[in-house]
Amino acid sequence: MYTLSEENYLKSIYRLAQQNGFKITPTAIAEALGNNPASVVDMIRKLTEKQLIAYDKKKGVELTPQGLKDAVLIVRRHRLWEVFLLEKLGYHWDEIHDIAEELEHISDATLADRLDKFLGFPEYDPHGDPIPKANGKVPKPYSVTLTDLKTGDTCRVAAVRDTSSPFLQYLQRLDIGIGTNIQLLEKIPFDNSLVISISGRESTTVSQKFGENILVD
Amino acid sequence: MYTLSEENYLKSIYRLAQQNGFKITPTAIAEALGNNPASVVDMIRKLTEKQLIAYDKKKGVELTPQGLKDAVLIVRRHRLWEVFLLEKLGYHWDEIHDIAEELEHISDATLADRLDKFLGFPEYDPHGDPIPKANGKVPKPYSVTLTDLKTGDTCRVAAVRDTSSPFLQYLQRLDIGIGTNIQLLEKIPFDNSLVISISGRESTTVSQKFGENILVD
DNA sequence: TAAAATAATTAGACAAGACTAATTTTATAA
DNA sequence: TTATAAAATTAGTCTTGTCTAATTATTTTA
Repeated sequence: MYTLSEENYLKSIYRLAQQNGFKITPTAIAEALGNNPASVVDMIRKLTEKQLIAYDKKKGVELTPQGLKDAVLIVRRHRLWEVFLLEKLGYHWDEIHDIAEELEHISDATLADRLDKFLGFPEYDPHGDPIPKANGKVPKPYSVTLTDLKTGDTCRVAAVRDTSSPFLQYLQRLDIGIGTNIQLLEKIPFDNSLVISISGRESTTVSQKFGENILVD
Repeated sequence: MYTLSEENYLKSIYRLAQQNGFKITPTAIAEALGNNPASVVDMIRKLTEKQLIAYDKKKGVELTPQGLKDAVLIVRRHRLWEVFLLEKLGYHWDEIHDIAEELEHISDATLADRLDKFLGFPEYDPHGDPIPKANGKVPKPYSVTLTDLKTGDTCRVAAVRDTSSPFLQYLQRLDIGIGTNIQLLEKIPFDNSLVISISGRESTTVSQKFGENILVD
């Protein structure tokens, strides 16, 4: 299909497009990938030539229909492999992201669909992200975060935005997982810290950054 | 761990060492990998510096203890993934080699062992090749080929040496798989073609090259 | 709106891993 | 044992994808 780098750029652009509705700039992509903006400019040129993205200084980077299709497939593979690693191989949810990052690039035509079937057509990956369907349809991801709640609101953790090990380990320590109930007790005006109650237990304070990475139902 | 190329060289060298007891030359490696001998010389230098191989013009290329360990792990992963693809995802045996060729490079510390456990610690892969154990021990591979038999001998197909799609599809056409019984009826002196009976059925003639790729019990 | 800061881009370099062409070694055969 | 063929090696090139440093655009902000 494409090179490893090309695939990673497509996926990054897709993720950025999903997360915020904002303009996707070379700098934003560079940050997401941990690359230098100069390198990103090169790759933007390459992917534009291949008609996978369109770049307009005003609008920023956008995926073309083909680019979107390819990006969705990569994300589909990533999330299916995550389910496999957790459910079949017994990994913990803070260990699977990086491995899936490698597995997602295996490019056999029928592999994703076979894996999907083998896993029983899961709807969500272990982090609560929706798994794109074989036909390319992507179930709407959750979009409300803990920081969007009003004081007193109660919610269920539906997904996590950050899937990195440090964040997931922190969640584990707080005994928060997909499905955990959380009540927002208070917002601290000074730094937007959140005072919450996890599963009805005594209150805990978490940062704004933390809250933005918890998607709720 | 290592780069994709380095891993492929290690694996190739290991396979060559297993197959024939002969000297492993740059040219032989080049042929195995479909590369130019000049490129191989470069990589021999690199792997020698990394102490993964030793190269002596007289003895040819040899794996060092570390190189052997690494190569065996790659082969282990390859063969485990082949079992997974066939048994769990329902691929046919002529489709799995190339996919496993990609999967074998996924480098998580516990992945191979978890996969091994998940698959029930298989002894052989779908082509009859022995799967190296977690401790690095490699069961002795089959070494007698169809061409080694004497006229009249009967045997059981234990493994195939070539695992490429064209060869396996040919086998499928002849209705030969692991476990199939074959009797050698005649050797044609002119070109060493073999006249055989498959599962007791009417005779078929196959080439010497074919016979060399069938390992028997 | 002019100055300062930030972002985007260009130019040039580099490492990995491949190649071709030319050369040197080694092996084979007359 | 010399001539020929084959193998190994060197030198130099290319592509991919990265980088740094310098330059040009574009935003902010005073």
